[in-house]
Amino acid sequence: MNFQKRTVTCGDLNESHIGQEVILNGWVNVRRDLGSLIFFDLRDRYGITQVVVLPEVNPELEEKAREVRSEDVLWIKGTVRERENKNSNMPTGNIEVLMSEFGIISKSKLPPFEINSKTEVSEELRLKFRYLDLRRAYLQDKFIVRNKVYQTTHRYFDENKFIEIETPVLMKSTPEGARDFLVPSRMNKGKFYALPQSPQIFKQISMVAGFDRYMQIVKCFRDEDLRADRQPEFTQVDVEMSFVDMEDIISIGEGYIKSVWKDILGYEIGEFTRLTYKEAMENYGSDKPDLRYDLKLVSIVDEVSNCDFKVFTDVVSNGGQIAVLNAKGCADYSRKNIDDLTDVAKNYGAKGLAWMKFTEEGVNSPISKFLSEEVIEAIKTKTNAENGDLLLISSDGWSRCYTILGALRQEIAKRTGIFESVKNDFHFSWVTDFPLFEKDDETGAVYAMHHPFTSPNFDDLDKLDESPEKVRSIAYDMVINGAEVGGGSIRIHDQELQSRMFEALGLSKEDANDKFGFLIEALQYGAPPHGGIAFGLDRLVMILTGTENIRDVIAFPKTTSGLSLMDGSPSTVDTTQLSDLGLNLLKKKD
RNA sequence: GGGAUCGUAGUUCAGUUGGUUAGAAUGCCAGACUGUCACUCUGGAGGUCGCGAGUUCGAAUCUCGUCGGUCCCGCCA
Repeated sequence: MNFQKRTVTCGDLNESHIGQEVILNGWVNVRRDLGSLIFFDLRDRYGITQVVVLPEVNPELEEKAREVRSEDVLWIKGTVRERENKNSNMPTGNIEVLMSEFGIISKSKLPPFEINSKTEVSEELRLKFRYLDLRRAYLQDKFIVRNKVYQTTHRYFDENKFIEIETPVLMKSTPEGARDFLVPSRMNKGKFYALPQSPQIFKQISMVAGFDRYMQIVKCFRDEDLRADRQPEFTQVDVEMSFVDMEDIISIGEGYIKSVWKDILGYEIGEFTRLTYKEAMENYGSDKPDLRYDLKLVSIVDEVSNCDFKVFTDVVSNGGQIAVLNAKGCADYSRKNIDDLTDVAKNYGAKGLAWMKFTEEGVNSPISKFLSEEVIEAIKTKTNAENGDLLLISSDGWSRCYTILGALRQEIAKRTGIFESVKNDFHFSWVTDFPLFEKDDETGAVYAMHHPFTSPNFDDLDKLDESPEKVRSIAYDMVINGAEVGGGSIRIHDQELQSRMFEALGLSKEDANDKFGFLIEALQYGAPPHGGIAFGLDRLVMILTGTENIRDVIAFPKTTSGLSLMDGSPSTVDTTQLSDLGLNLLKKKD
């Protein structure tokens, strides 16, 4: 062994240890060489301790200590003593270790960036040298929180009689939903496994098996384009329960999140807000609204349906929606400000953005010449507008109209300082009554919004065949601060209803059997009523640690283009590996 | 698939209208320094201006392509 093992860590020591001989192991955070007097700060994950080298102790030690550089790994033996000059900015600032003996366990090359510096380093470099970035406290703290979430999760679900069951990572590809990551089979050439987008089918089957309450902290994989809050592999807290209705699952879900917030932040969550999908969209322009601030949207269809402005009346007669966001106190916005807002709207598919300013001088709007005074007054009344306010008006199909205003709502909250004022708040809510189906605008085809095993709302069963788009589902999302952190549904356990569902989706019996035959088969052997929910663990940790970036809470993440800069994956493989698998690469198209 | 933005010493950045030897801070190296804690002081080294073409007498600067980072739309049952 080339080192002496530590007796304490770098965060342990305080005045009560003065006089004791200790051994520390750790990395050199910084060296301050004052000539014959040398200080090191030695770092490990528990903290930082100052070590001092005095020439009167041992001149040879002094000489050797001069070779020490940042990020070298050392063992240090010495005596704890009170500092001559205390540093109140450090937890261990009242003591130091007077070095009597030490060794360099491992020299470090000059790091590509300074570990202990506060200057921001490009993410590209930090990802390439991820192990160095992970040495920094701001990232380590997030993984300490993440670990606490694991522990609370296991404790909470265990206390509530859930059983953790591991489901396969190699499973059957299902063409529904996100793109699968595929894994070729060597023993069965030409055939492929898929990595799970979620263990959905297996957890339902475990209900058929009678496990009654299942949970798992599980990796999921989706081969889709990435975002600040999306990685190709991510972690779910997956949950399924038997003999339950929606309220049972909501209750377990709330209890879980309450435990997490209490254990990690010491925060007592009160009530969860409940709103339907329709309410969420029409009031806030999002199915995952940020309810930390109000800023509601208002429909003005009734006010303008008989006006002379053709743009509005056309939208109304086509069954579209016209709605308004009142940007309080923004009437002083310049041409440029409004152009910026228009760009935000266009990014979400708007053709343009109508606006209306109310000032002491009256109304100012590019569309006021098309509207009578009565209509303008009616709009002003409906939107509670006062002088000094700016109205942003969207007219489009129902969904797009509200989505655009929802984006503007966030933008206005940021620009007016509302967002900043609520950044330390939490707001917890459930969004329920999602539509069962989603229509593809181009093809007109109908898809399951959640997945094809989601139960329709029993009150809407009569609409299933003739007007499926009006059917609500028993599906629910948990939303915290405008982020979807969990979602689930009650599943169909009735074979006849499942057949009607496949029919509505345009899936033949053969297709359905080919895709999900094993689940359909399983559900025929005594399926209990069941349902569940899955929480996005990464997003929970993001909110708990206050970061906007999912890469901050995943130890070894990918870039936005799906590359791992540290290990260089994905990579090409040897042709013998390919031929073992019976694979040939297509030539690239030019 | 589309849009926006960025890429210049190890790092973070500046670099004017295309014009002489591409700068600063920090880090690094050397020397000095016995109470520092962003130590201080003196000196020094350090550049494929992401890469490749093009325009030009002349390109870090303009054009095209390409690679890579970030953010957004589409996509993500």
